Amino acid sequence: MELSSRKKQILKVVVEDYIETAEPVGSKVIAAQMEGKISSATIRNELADLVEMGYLEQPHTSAGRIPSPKGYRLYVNELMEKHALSVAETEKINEALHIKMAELDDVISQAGQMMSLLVQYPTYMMAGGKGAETLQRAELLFVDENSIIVVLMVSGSRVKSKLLKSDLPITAEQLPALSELLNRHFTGIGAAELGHRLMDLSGSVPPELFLLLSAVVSYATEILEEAGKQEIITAGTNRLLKLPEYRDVDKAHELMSFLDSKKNLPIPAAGAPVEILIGPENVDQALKDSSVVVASYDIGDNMKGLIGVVGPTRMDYASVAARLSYFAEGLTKMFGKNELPAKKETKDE
Amino acid sequence: MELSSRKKQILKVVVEDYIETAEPVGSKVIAAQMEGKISSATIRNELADLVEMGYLEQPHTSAGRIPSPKGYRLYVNELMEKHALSVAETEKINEALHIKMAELDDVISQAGQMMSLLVQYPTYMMAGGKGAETLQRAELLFVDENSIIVVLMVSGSRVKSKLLKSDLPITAEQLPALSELLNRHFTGIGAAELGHRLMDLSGSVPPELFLLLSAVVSYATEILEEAGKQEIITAGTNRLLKLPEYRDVDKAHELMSFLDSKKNLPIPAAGAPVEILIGPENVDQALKDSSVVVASYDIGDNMKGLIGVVGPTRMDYASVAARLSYFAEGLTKMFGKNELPAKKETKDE
DNA sequence: TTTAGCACTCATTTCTCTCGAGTGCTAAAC
DNA sequence: GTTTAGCACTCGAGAGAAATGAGTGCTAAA
Repeated sequence: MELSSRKKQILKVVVEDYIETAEPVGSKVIAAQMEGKISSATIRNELADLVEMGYLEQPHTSAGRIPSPKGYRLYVNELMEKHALSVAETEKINEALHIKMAELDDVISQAGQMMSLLVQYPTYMMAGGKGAETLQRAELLFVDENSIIVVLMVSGSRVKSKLLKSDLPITAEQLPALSELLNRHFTGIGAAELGHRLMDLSGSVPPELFLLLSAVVSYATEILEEAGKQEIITAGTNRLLKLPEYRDVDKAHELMSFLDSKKNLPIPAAGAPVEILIGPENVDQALKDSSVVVASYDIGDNMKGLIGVVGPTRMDYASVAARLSYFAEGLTKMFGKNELPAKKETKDE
Repeated sequence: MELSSRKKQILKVVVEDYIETAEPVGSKVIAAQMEGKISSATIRNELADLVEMGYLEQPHTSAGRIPSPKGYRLYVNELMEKHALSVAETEKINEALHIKMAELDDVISQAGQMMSLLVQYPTYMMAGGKGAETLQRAELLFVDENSIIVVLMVSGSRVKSKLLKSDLPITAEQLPALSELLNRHFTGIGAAELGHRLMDLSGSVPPELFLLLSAVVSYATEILEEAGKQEIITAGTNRLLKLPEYRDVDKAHELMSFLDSKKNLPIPAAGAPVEILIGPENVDQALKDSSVVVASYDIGDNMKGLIGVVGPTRMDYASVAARLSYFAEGLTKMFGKNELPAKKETKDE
């Protein structure tokens, strides 16, 4: 059964008022905010209907009404006006996105902090491939007889490197052979496969090389496993404490621990640009009284990242969703064209 | 003026009891815990003295006593028994330290989390050079005509790498020259100097190379600046909320924001293995009611790291300090001999 | 110097009371 | 049939007031 347009309007006022004040909304306040003059008594009748239909709730008999998850859902789906970002805000976001990218992880963490600052709620960010990271290429650089630099390029255009030290002396001459070995036998495969390949080669490689080789492969395995593992970064968790619904320390602690545990955080449904999960729509117990707005973005061609905002159910869905989708869009663009800055013009005078 | 040994014993009981319970300690409780039977009345006389001398405080007339910062200080300096770690605990720490080290930052962050788990207080970790990081060596690897991998080795044996993409085509032939240029003119100097060197070369390098060169140098500058910046990682800040002294949400929020801001966190005095800062001994306002135990460790030859624990003034100094110093020691050892694992024996059957 | 005894203090807990925002219902007005 | 005004009613929040009890300070005796 469809709601009358007046009921919808009332629902909208209730949601928006409650978002702002975190206090139950009374009939009088609603009457004042409705266009067209309707008395508070009429509103009360409508409110009673809305409660009956499950869109609103009453904390106790003589309190105002607050939206139920069902009410929020309707609001999000139909009533919410696309929140347009002001020029100033847009610029702020753009600025944040142009932060010099040092490394992927850092950028992502930066972005999370920025977002948290912007919406005043905690955020979480996840970056990672689809679990099928493979080794693309390996290079070895000679440093001195006890150390070499290993450079690995993994799928998704990420590069990792490390200084390996060895007890056994290494000669510069060994490296080309080793490097060739690596690129011939170990590229294009995932972490699980690396170990097997190493075994296969154990007979056919000179022992002094094999030692080095296995060290390098072990490092590669580590890198791939880590890249495959979806790492989650959180930012601004302490903002929760500023919100009235988390003045209850135990509640705040439960949620913060959950965020810190970095497990089971909601991920957006495939395809949807921004997803909104309200209260009980969340799977995890710790989130049952909170809401999550989450968006995904693309990193390169075959990786996806994800950024989410966690807050009370009364969070300002319109504005958070707008910011988030704009932000995610920006991140996608940013990771898409990651090119050499050609800003400095070369002049020969 | 020296305290009588009985006064000291009383002080010790008060401190330890208060650490455990977070409640003011009454004369009766003390009497029960003192060896040799002394009546609570006698204790009260002694307590009055201790208050007068500034070692204890009374929240209000008819409450028990709690230690003042001065009292804690005496406890830490003289009364505290070196807390011996149990075998189980030692093993736990050892285990944590053997976590596979993926990258410096990760290890450090891991260590912080582990420590936080161990002492049940928030921790912060800092790693970084002495601000005088220099570029040691640069290598370039050809990927395809639009991208190259830049590998930089900075002082302290750290390696960083990145994939650079370019609009202009790059040929494999250009790289050796570029690499030679980099290693000849840009090694051994710090971030600030890099820009100047680039300027000096602007005339003498072919323009198409110069474009690439400046991109690489700009990346190098970034890396060095970041390495120089002392980055601070925190862990377990939410544990604060479990402690009675931070049930007051505003207090908790102040401290947590301070930790999140990652500024002005105490650093240990040079030389001392572990430093304990009690309440007002801390410089920053947000820490005036809390205490910090901080230790430093060595990373390689010319870098120092730092790990600190933040908690209420009644924190269990003995145990925290013991764990921390053991941990820091372990970290130093661990970073010291970072060698190739020679575990796998090579057999040719 | 130590101890027992007792009056006193004061934070905490419990309860009672009041206040008022907001409701539900009824009956009249539109 | 819908809207409105009016009024009794509910119930949480907040303010005191009173009871509680842990712990003290002081005095006088051991």
